[in-house]
Amino acid sequence: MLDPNYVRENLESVRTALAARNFSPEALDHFAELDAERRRVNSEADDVNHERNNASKEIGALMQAGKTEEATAKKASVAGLKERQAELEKLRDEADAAMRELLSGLPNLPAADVPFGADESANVEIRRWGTPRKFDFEVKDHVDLGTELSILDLERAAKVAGSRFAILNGDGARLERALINFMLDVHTRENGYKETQPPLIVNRDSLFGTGQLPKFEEDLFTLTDSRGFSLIPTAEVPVTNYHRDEILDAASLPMKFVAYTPCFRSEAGSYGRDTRGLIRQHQFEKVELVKLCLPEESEKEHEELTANAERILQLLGLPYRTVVLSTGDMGFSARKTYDIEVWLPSQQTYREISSCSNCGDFQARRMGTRFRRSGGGKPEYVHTLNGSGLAVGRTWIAVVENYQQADGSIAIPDALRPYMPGIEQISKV
RNA sequence: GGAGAGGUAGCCUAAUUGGUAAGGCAGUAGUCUUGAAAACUACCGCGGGUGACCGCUUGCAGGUUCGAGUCCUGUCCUCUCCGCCA
Repeated sequence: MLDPNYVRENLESVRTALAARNFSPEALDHFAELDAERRRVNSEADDVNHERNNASKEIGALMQAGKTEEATAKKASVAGLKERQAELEKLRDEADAAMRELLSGLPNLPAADVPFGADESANVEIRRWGTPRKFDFEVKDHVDLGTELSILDLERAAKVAGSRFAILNGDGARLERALINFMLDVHTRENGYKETQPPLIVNRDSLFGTGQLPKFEEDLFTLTDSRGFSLIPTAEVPVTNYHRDEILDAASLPMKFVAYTPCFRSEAGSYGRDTRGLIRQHQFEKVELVKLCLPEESEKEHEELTANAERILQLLGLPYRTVVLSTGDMGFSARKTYDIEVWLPSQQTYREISSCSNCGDFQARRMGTRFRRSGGGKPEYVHTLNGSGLAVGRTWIAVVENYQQADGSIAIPDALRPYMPGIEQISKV
């Protein structure tokens, strides 16, 4: 959520920023009048409240003094206040709701150093690590490799659940589990994150807080239960909302959480994209990194979080590149995002395996997550960051494809050996 | 699922037949001190205002009332017991 005071004072630059994000700047056409109306109605309602409070206090004093007749007269004189107050409160609620509706639909503003552009073609590569391996045989993709090794069964997954689901078997399931444990261990032991295991179902307030609602309802799996529950599309939702509606001590920042969870996405609107294999599923495993930090430290923390995610690929020996997303390619809540893309030999290209975003105070304002500096003063909004560390299913793909051997078996990367004792490669059984 | 008890600011605890949230701890600043502690003074839920001040706040949402922590209805959460269950 954008700061209404900021929007009021920077209306034109906000308009420009929205256009850069492919959002219609016309959403702001009614901001000024709506804002003025809201403040006018609010102060008027305050005035009537004041009047009413004073009258009630006087009546109370008269009653205690035993002057019941004067109290009764006073009561009669304030009889009309109640209706006026009800009217004004109704107006105020409507004005507040209208402003909230307007603001809650606006995306975050891009940071100043985000490249301007309409879509992913304007993303800028900022670094590259590792060298794609040269194969002296014809490479297969993870679907062929996995199916032939009987570690991946997409056909039966389609029967049991539907399309965009997968079943991992044997050493394939083992590899997935090894990756999860490996990632959690690196982030908790080396990178200083606190492991947390959140609910996989969240309420609507949490989804509003991180920005999935109100605009992206169709991306979610929502339960028919009357409580408005949804399956989490990412652990970012339950973990970032952990301190919703709280005022934190500045000394407790930064907070660094790592969570492994399954994620559920309806992928409505992505028909025809990435339909083959494990790339885009309705259910996938992810290890997520989340930070809450001081505003002045979020850029530094963002760089560090991205490096923490990259570290996993380095340890696994998987070539990757890191790009900064353009204004047109960023997600709703982000002010700056780095995508980490891993090399996939079958596609001869780099594919997204992690997205690391600095959300500034955008989510914190929606969630009401604030902190107080030592020495007192007004509470301020924290900055929130999140990033995949990493998407486990896509890491599985990258390992299988990059470590494939001429006979169709998969070598296990050194870093994973402790997690798959006794298994040096996955071969046909 | 059934029965009961509860929810007051970061924590703990009050509030006459309804009369407008008292106090303690922790915390921050200051006085004193070589320094610290202790003691003392001030601040110490949220928002707005340069300010005197104003509005909001007893889990949440309604209702009754001039006035609700208190009375009524609904709802969420926690705890205890029973049932069920991994």
